[in-house]
Amino acid sequence: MKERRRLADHKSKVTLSEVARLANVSEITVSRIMRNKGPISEVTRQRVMAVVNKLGYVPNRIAGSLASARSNIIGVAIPSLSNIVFPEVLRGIHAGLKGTDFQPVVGVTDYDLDAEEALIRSLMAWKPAAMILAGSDHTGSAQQILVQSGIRIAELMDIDVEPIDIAVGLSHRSAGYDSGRHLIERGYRRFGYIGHNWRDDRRAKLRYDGLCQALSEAGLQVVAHSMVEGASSTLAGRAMTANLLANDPTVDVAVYSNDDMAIGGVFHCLSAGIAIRERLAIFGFNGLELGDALPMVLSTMRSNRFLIGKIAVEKIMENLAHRSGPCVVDTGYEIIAGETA
Amino acid sequence: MKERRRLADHKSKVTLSEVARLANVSEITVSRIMRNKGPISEVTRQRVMAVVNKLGYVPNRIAGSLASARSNIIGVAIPSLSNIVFPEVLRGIHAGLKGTDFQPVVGVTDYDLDAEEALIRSLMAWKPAAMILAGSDHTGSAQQILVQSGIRIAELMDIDVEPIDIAVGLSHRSAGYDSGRHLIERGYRRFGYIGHNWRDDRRAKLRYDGLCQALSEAGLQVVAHSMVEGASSTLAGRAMTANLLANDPTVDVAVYSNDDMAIGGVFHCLSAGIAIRERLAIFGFNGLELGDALPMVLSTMRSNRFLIGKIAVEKIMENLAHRSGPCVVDTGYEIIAGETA
DNA sequence: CTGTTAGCGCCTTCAA
DNA sequence: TTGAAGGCGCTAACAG
Repeated sequence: MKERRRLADHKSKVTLSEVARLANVSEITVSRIMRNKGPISEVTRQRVMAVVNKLGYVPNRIAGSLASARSNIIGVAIPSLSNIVFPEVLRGIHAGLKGTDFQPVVGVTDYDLDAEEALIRSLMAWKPAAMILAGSDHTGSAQQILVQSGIRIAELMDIDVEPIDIAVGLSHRSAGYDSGRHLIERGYRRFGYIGHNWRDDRRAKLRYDGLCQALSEAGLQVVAHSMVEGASSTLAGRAMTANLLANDPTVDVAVYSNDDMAIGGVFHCLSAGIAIRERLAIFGFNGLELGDALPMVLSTMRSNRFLIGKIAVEKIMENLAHRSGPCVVDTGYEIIAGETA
Repeated sequence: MKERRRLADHKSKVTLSEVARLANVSEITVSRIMRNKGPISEVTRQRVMAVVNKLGYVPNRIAGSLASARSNIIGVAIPSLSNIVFPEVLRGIHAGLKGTDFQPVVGVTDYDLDAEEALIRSLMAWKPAAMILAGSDHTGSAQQILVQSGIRIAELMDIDVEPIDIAVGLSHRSAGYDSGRHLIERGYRRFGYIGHNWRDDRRAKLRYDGLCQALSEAGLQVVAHSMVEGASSTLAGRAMTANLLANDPTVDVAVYSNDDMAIGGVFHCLSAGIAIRERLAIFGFNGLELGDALPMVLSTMRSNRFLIGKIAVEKIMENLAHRSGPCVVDTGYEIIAGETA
């Protein structure tokens, strides 16, 4: 049987004990050297490393994790890779993890809570050192698994609800509110709203609610809406802008669910010869780099996506072992005055 | 000691043997049920599943992988998350993996081959079932590790060189060549080139080479260049377009290293009042959705990033166990005539 | 500074 | 259809 085994994996597997044997030391010594842990004499280290290099030994983390009951995996569950904000959050996560030897394992939920639950189960099976999730909406079971796991949990983007452990993000409600205040101050009165699917993008809805509250406090309201069914996109923003103006030509400012949509609005105006700001002001959300490169700098609100990912990791690393009671980090937002509103 | 141990992990760990004990079966029976493998009577299954659910048992994949000497991990190494093409490739990978229980573990190399080597080592330590890499440039050691691992290796984006195992992508050289042919046919003669860092983005260089060859065959050449130091961006494209026209006002068409840059060119022309196509034609590469939403549809070349990721996974899954000799999949490209050239 | 002893939680193989 | 025995490759907890 042994023979059969050996035949199957033609690559002679080099293991710790193999290295130990050839270096005339015990396994644990090699183990310590590979992990830079414990006191090791320089001579032994060099002798062992020589063997390691000769054999091309790569420690098996699976075995290591099993033995030490901890893995260097960070589970990450995001709703989508299509929406540019999530790759940016991922960038932040990778940036925060740089230099550590933690590996993010990323899964995508497609904005589906049941899919998220399945993903969380699947990630948990790797006994991750921590989990990073987008949003704070989870199924009951998912919530329970997360709470009971005892590991650090960071819920990103949103700080409008109490987190399981760590929340990093901004208050979308108050971002929406402040957008409204800003635009009212600039003299706009006839508000249009151009949005996309609220069921998936709950944060867009929160911003809308905040906007409405600001308007309402000023005795105003959103007088026209144009919503697309699916995800946000520049093309959708373009079409919906045409739609909005057709439905209500009196609108003097359009607030968009995000920059993708708003940039579509800019493009519509540019190609239809509509004077941006004079005839229709445009206001987005996110502060994408692209907005800055447009013929007219987009008026929008900066949400710090990269920072959100990075800080989440930093918070987790502050104390990987224990939760320290709910902790909320507000990464804030910032109005970019721009030239379109 | 046992006592201390138990105190440390306050969460009573539910393991296979725990479930087995409570269900009055052996561990292996539970194991078989969890993996849907081997013949199990329906009665036993239900009894066991009841316990599994009551305890919230989640199999430990680390232990499972160690015992079975295989993991369901797919290692992925990409150069960057900033360049939109890689998240799109990732989307394809996730799409291809959907429904399987493989988990991608993604690392970022920042276009650094040594960083890639380190990443490959680190991913290999998880004994992945396969590896997906961007590009076919690797350090010698990395190349060796990959070859010797014996697992399926997919090298994406580029099919201009012989792969280790599987290559999925397009010939950037011939894409560049065909761009040149296309633009010559449309009557352009004074070519400008606007690009970014070739050291990092070797594929952009290949396209440039192809372009030059097409021009050369027609007795033409690139008469002016504007290159930025860093990564591609719309802002850089904008600046470089102004630069190019200042340096050589006779240029009648600008070929860009990619769509990000080209869109910057469109924006420059729009805000400087330069007639696109009449005065300066603009041609990009990638076929980003955004190009389609511009006031004038961007003339460019579609590279099928999503497809590249998806097909790579499909190829890998065709036969996870064995390499079948170098295999190249050409996902092709397609000229989008557009309105800017 | 180095080694010994015992597992980690699961799966493979063989036997019933 | 089920089970028993043994081990995957590594590391924790001690002891020298």
